[in-house]
Amino acid sequence: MLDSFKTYFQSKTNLTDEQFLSITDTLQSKKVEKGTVLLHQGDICQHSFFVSKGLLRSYTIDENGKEHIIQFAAENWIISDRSSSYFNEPSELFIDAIEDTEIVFIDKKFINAAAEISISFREQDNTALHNHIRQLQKRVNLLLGATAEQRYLDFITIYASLTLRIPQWMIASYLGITPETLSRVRKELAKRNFKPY
Amino acid sequence: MLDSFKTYFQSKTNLTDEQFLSITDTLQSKKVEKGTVLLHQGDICQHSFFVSKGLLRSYTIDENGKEHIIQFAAENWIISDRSSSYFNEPSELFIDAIEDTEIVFIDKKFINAAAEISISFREQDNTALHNHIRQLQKRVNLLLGATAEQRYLDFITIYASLTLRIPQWMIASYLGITPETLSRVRKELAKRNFKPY
DNA sequence: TTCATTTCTTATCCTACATCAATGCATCTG
DNA sequence: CAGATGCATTGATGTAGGATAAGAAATGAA
Repeated sequence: MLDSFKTYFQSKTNLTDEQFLSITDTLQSKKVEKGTVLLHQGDICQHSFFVSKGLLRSYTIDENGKEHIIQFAAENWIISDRSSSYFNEPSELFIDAIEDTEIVFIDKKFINAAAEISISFREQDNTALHNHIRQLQKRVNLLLGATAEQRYLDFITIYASLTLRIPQWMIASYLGITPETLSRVRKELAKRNFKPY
Repeated sequence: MLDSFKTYFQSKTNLTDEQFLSITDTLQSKKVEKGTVLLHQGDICQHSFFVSKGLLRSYTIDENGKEHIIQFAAENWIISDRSSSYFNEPSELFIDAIEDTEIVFIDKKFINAAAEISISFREQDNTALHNHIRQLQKRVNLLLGATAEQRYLDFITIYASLTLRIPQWMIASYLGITPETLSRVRKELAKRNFKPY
């Protein structure tokens, strides 16, 4: 599973094998069971998690005990709480495993070392930040204006490959609606003969 | 008004006067009237706008012709569409002036030049990106879970100094509610003897 | 000033979505 | 395999906030 991270990483940053090897000493990989919590609200986020196999999610829990899913991360995605990590402050987020998953733990030492030896890593990281902003802004925009149905349709086109793996109540949580409403939306779409797959 | 940008910029990046001077050739400042549109949806965003005096906003217009305000920027703030600018793609956003305002137009040449000569600029820019992400994520979270009233209360504490300058219907648009609802929320708060100022 | 335009409020009715509750299925687990 | 647990669906009912309309108040222009 470290291999798949290496492949991923080199595809993004053009580091040589030697360069990559020279900074991997703090990288750890681990298999975790479905349900394992990797980051708790209140903790300071010390790692980014690269998913080599499986599925993770990040979410908040509000004063009423309700979960709000912020993000999903399947194979070849990295998930973390960048704010907490960068500003060294307690995280708002939980991160846990939706499926049994194989993870590479990326710590700050690795990030810093990579940034030091590679321009392309820095560029890549910058691009990732911009992508993240773009994605969040689009989501804000949808939450401001779109109906439950529109948001769901947007979700299944963007995350087509994940829609079957993620339980519906989590999709509902991501969309900001209840599972019951999502069920009704889907029923309505089916009635209108909509075929997602 | 270039001066106020210089002050702002040096407070964030520790460039010397000479360094700053050496890259200012493409900077332009301009006064624009209330209502002036600085960026149109569909355009590629070529500048960031530094506000030395006045107030700008960015917003989208959806299929039904409804505005959704994404951001406000008053004195000593920079506003732009980073995604459009960075990825060189058509912007989703409009940016226009809520008040008569004095603006410094910052183009990519300036940014690139600054990044080239100053580590602290790069760091500062990176911090700004992380702040942006943190702010957007918080907003997503509020939109997913909080009531109109909670969102309004959050707004007036965070943007206390702006609440009196921004028309209520724009605040409503930022919060994702109608002006009528905001009016009712305010009435309710007043009844419960809530004192914002 | 005065007239016009924009913004804010209020009132009535309406709808999208939430809440609550019950049932049917899967799937785990001992 | 029987029971427990979790998830999706469905139905009945409630509600926050939207739509519409109209008047009041503020702002602005002439």
